[in-house]
Amino acid sequence: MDDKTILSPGRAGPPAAPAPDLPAEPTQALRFGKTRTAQSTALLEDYAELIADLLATGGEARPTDIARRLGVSHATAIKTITRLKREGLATARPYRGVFLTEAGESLAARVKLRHRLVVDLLLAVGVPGEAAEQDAEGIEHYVSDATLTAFSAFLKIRRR
Amino acid sequence: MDDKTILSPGRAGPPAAPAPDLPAEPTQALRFGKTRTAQSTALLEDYAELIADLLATGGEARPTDIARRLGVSHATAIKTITRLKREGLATARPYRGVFLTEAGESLAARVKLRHRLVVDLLLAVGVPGEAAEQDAEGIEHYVSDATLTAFSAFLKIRRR
DNA sequence: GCCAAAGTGTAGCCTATACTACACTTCATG
DNA sequence: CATGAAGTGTAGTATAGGCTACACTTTGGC
Repeated sequence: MDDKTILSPGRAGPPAAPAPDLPAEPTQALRFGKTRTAQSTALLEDYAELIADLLATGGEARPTDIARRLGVSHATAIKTITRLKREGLATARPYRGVFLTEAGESLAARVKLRHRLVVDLLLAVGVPGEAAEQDAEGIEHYVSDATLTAFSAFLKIRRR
Repeated sequence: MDDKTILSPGRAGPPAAPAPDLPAEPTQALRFGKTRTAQSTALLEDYAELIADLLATGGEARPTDIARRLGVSHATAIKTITRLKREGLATARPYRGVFLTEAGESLAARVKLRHRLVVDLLLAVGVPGEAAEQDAEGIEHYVSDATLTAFSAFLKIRRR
């Protein structure tokens, strides 16, 4: 990955080399490219948010807890935690639990806010509660800043 | 993949084994699991939709065209087409272009409709055009039937 | 203070999604 | 009708994300 494109702050230019053979139809191609890129950050975002949550509630975030909450094996969780460390989002020492760096915490905060906003919007347009929560889990990773802003504005008007 | 969970019709039970160690917190775990499963079908859906589009407009869908539109190398496109065939969604013979099976066409139709609905909803809540198109590309793959229904209802009311 | 259970970490394997590099068809054009 | 360009297919490689199996560390209960 290596790009700082995780939720607005500190974003950089285009993430990867734009594939060798794409002269025509750049619009749709770019669109799909971005969508794919988003996928690689989605998991990291979920982990950061969950770790922040565990840290806030229980005081500690253990690999097994994370694995359980996410429905994956602990081995998978540990691997992703390793990636989190590599990306500078978390710290962890053997048998000592996981913690977030500054970057990790701010990512978690942004992700949490975004999640709320998405769920609230879904509810506002009439999506039933459980579906809203469920779908938001997937949707939130693909919502741009522009869309987020629009959601926020829509909710503000609605609320009056 | 092997599951028929691609957009409502003909869905089956739970897709994979539910991971060995997940006794507690099943709600959130299930949620994440579903989200992950959705990812593997997302690409197939995009391909089916695009192939249908190419077939409808140009009359033929060639791997290179598909690759260009999606912004990937032709090799990648061919590999995914192979998977499409394996899943019974497409047919293709060497140097002869790609075609959709019945299942493939109906998938494409459902995906197209869903895409429209998502874009329309985003526009309806005030998301600017380009962002709506861009974000819908990612969002659409995570929108459940319940949410789709709600979107549709919301738009109907709005429109009056 | 020992020891088993719980948690942690590592290794090895799998699939999906990409890529580049190379080889083979097709087909248009001279 | 030969030939080269465009398109197609295959092989090999990499990374992300998942799994199981096995080994090691911590820690709680006796």
